[in-house]
Amino acid sequence: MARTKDPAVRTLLIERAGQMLRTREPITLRSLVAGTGVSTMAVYTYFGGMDGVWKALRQEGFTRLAARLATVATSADPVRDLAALGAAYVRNALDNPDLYRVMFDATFDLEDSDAADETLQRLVHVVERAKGAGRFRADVDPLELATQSWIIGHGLASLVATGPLPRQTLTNGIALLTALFTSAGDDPDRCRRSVEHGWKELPPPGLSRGRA
Amino acid sequence: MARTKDPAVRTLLIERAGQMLRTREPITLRSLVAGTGVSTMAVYTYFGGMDGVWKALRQEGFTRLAARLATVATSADPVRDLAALGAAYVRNALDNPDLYRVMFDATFDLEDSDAADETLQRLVHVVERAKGAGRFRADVDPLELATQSWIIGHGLASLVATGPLPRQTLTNGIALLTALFTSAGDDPDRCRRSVEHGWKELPPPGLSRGRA
DNA sequence: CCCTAAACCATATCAGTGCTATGTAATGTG
DNA sequence: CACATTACATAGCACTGATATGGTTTAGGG
Repeated sequence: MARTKDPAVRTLLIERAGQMLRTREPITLRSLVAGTGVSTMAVYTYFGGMDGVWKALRQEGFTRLAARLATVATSADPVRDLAALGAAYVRNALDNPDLYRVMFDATFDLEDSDAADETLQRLVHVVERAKGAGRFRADVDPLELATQSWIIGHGLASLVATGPLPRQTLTNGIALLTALFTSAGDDPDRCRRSVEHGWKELPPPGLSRGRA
Repeated sequence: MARTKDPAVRTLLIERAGQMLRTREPITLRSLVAGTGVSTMAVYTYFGGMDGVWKALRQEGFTRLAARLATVATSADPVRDLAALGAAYVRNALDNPDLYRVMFDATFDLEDSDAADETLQRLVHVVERAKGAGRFRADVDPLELATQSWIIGHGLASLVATGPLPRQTLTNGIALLTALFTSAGDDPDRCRRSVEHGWKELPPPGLSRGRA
């Protein structure tokens, strides 16, 4: 009946937007389409406006986060896996600080909440596995403990990747997660070893990008 | 030598900006001065531009936070006081969610970092007091533990006040802080009681503003 | 095969944004 | 009192996101 939208244009634009975010160029309607050959109107047919671009960018952020979490292999030690997920979460925020910011910037709409819930479920599942392995007490609520892990991960990621804390502060993740998992019933020494093992997923301090 | 600035204009404008933030009106150069009788140029003589307005707004946020933390009385139980500070921190974010957002929104400049450091020092001091009272092990680094408390407080405040988590999630603060302080050497039962006592500073769930 | 209806999209234009240049009025100091 | 210096009002700048309009392209039914 009519022409069909070319989905490649959509991915082209959000990819370009992501790169502009990384290079800290201001993303405006005109600067976004400049050089791509597409017209400003395309932004409206594909995204309904700049708001739609930002929303798509937020979804891209959650997609990238999910992909990063997916790289965390499942091992025989669920507590290690939990720490590894936390490390992967923080690492994703460190690698895409601006994208991470827009993810939690605007007021959450349902779409974003769903994406966030999905990553949370990933944590819940591993907590359940740890419970099954007898590492946590029977009375721990998996959703609750997963949420608490998320709070730690987000606090850390937010204050370091887009906030005032220097990068070496990230090692606090070990102490925080160890304290949390120990309070959930895990043996302190064993817990610390598991968390330290899982936290190795984090990149070395390397060239520090935080402030002194 | 010349006309002198009226400092009242400055406070008038940032107060108005704060209110516009609360009512979620977009803060633009013209809408900010509309109705105040002052001209758009006043924004430039007093703030140097809209960036200056946002910077002043951020400082206002830290000022308000410091004022809130100052209302936390010092008791004989430093662990309680620590939890009370955490609760006050979260409560401030809940009462001024948009202000809290702008505080950590833009890239941190030195001024903001100083303001943030000041609130952190408040925590460090109480941790030292707890160490002196024998509640924490001698080998805990006060700055480290204070930072970890901040990470928890910020994660909680950020995810609840300006994020996807519902308000009742705030009770997780008790478990998180108890886990942390216990791992620092405090007696588990005593710690829980202290934290629960201090956390009472938080307002009751009341009319929930989070999502279900 | 073609021809019509629908969708895509280029152009021009709009109101609104932050900001600045220019001229004027006010004021504290010498 | 005179004047240098500052505050400020006006008008205008380049830019923003958004839309109205109509031309162009494409898909699918006759």
